[in-house]
Amino acid sequence: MQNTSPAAYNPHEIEPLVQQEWDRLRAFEAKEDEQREKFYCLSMFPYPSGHLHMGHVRNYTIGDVISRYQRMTGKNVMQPMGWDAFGLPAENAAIQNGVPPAEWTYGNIAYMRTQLRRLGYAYDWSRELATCDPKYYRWEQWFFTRLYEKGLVYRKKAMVNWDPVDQTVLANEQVIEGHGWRSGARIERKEVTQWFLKITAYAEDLLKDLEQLEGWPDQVKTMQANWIGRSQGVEIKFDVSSEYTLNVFTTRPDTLFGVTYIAVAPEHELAVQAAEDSPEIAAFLQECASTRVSEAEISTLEKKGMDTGLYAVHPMTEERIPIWIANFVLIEYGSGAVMSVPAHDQRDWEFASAFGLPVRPVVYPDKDSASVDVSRCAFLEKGWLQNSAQFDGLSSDQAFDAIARELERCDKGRRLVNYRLRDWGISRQRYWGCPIPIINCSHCGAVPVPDRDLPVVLPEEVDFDKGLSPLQSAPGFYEVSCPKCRGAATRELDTFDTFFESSWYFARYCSVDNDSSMLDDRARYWMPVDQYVGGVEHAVLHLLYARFFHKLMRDAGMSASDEPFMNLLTQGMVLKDGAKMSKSRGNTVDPQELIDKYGADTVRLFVIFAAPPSHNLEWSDSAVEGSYRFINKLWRLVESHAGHGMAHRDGMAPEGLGPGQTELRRKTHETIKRVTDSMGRRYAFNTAVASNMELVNAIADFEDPSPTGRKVCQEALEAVVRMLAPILPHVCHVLWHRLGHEEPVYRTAWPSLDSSALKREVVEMVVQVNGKKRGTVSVPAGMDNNGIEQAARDNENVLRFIENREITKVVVVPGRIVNIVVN
RNA sequence: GCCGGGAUGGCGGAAUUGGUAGACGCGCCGGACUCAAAAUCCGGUUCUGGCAACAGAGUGAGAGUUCGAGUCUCUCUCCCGGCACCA
Repeated sequence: MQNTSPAAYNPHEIEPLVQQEWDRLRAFEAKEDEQREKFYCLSMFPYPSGHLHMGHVRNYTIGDVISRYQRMTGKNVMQPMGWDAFGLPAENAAIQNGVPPAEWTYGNIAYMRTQLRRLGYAYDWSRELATCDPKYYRWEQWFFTRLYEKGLVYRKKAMVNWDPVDQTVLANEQVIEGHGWRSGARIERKEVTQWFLKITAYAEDLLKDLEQLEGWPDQVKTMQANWIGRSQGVEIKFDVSSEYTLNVFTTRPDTLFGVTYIAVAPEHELAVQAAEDSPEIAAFLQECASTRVSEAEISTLEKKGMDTGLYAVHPMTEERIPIWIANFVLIEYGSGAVMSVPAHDQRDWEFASAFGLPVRPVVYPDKDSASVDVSRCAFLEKGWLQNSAQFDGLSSDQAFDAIARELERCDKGRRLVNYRLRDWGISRQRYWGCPIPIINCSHCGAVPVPDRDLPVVLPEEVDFDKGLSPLQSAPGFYEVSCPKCRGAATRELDTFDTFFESSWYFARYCSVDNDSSMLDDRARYWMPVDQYVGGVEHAVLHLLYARFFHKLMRDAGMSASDEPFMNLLTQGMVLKDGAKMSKSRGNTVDPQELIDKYGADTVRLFVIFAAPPSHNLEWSDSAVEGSYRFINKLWRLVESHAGHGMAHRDGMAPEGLGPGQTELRRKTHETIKRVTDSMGRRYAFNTAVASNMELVNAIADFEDPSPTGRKVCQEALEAVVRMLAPILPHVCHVLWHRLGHEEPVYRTAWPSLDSSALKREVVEMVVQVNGKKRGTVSVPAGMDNNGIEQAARDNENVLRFIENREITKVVVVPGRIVNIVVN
């Protein structure tokens, strides 16, 4: 792997030295400077699970390449790093190994920090933060109490997965085929009172501002828009009894006369009420309650239902409509009840077919259609109404308005904009999280912890042996007096969803050392983030919560911008054997072994070169060897050039160059042009590497010891070393000095393009006959279309295909192609 | 089930605005150097036929638009991500 000559590339020798040099120079500490254009580059911070995995390495290398590139273009760059330190795995480790979560977490952070440093990322470590640090979470507790005052926080009951044996709430991930992962007990859905943030109050804002995000991938914006799911419709009242009315939302009020039943969720109060008198219904509800609280689970269930025996009154026809319980209706969405129109909705149609409920068509494809076929599936399109009393003959769109107006007139409904988005449940029945700063008092109710008592510090010395959450057996923590009445009260024992911490960390990096406020003017300088880099799996949840939280901070006067992340790069996953690398699959590759073997630069080059950032990356051992080989080749090239003394490129006269010199110089500047575009605009870092490899190959083939030749070679090498410096910062740091420069390469300017070097006198063009390539012709640059066409027709091989044929058309695209169309 | 994405040689990928499909790298084959190996260097490498020039086929499947389609449109298959308590 290594040879022993003194000039050989040895990453283990140079990398620590270069890193010491950066530390000595405080190279990457960012200072606010109003005179300079700032660039805030952020990678999604890791959960400190123990070791870096290849996904981290890929994510952070991409972020670092962007940071270092932007620095070379002259921007004032800030790139911080921290730890998303609260979460479930720490509790699992505590249960399994008896190590307190805090100790486990801080130990992991210490190790992973050394791994990140070893990879040479240009982080400003003075801004490092960990979300489990009270200095961090005190501010989210403080902010939560502000939101509480503003009325953006409320409490309601919501479903959780309940393990009846372990007596704990389980995350969706901890439910394996309907059973608790530890106890194996059949899980139950259970209602628990929890805290919610009114993200729905910002639904319109979150949707509308997607338009501002020109630097986000369309796919992510589409997913967010669909997740928010704005729909216009009508909320309709179906009376069940004199004192009870069901409100159902529909986007198709034109199908109102086709309603043949109402479906409610198994948790709906009407279902629960019906179960009281019917053991069969009670058994059905129990069955429904043994599935996970996840939409994926519920929507893939076999459609099941049961008649409640209750009826609702149709608001127009006053017909009695049966009320059914359906296992696919979500209690969390809307009112947990839907009006069912089997003739015009496929899911309703399937349910009606399974349970023998009537199918009543009311929308027909044409104004005078005699019939519409709903015997095999529902008719989903809009059309013209029949069987709809006074609305017969109207189009679906006309009927939407007419029926909505009539419902509003007789107070049986109202037009409504509905969102699929649900309020954000932030309570977790967990220990290792940020305590929710609320005190529950029997007199005063829920009372926010006053500012003077913040932070509410999570006790870190705890006992995990007793099964319950350690907080429940820590009276010293939860026995408090009420801030209002001074009476005995208890602390809220739930902690925040960990998405809470990750929804504002990007802002806190700017003001990380401020002990007197959450954010300050420095956040106004750095925010918004110019480039955010992270896994595509966060396209909806994390990125939506962060956008929401940022708007909350904006509305609290802490931020000037509407959106937190100007540009977003969603990176693909690292796969092996076609599957995501994970412990459970046993297909992980430990990046540490690679770093130990090849050094940081090789690992960085591999993850950058193997695939474009947004694609999944298929792991390959041999490709790593290739990266190492390339660095060696570059090293040898610079060594052998510099070994013959310095050759400065300054003052070179492009006029006096020979053909080979002109060619290399053109290649150099073509590469600068392409790589600059790949790095700065396209984020196609893999092809930036490929272009540099081509130039390196051209330099290696260029053997010209003349003084002019050495100048051309020096220019080419300087360009390559600077263009690769963001990807290979250690080796390029050394090679840049070797090429005779004092200033460290990370501080030098990105190479600039000399357009005059790109000029060509002759261009090669492809000649097609009927769209098939039949030859190439070389023509002088700037030749007119007639000249090009003539040259194409004269081509020997082309002649074979156009002789004795009638030419019907000739397409000439100068500089590219000639297509001769013959009969 | 719903939402989003993907599919190109033996492999990872390239083709930027509809204009030479396979850049660059890996692997493999052959050669040079070497006692030998490693490293390095040179040549070849989509498939089929041909000594070659060249010809035919070819970007998951099927249709369509176009002088020209990997790229645009429609239908389908398979794979991946997300689905609100994994982070």
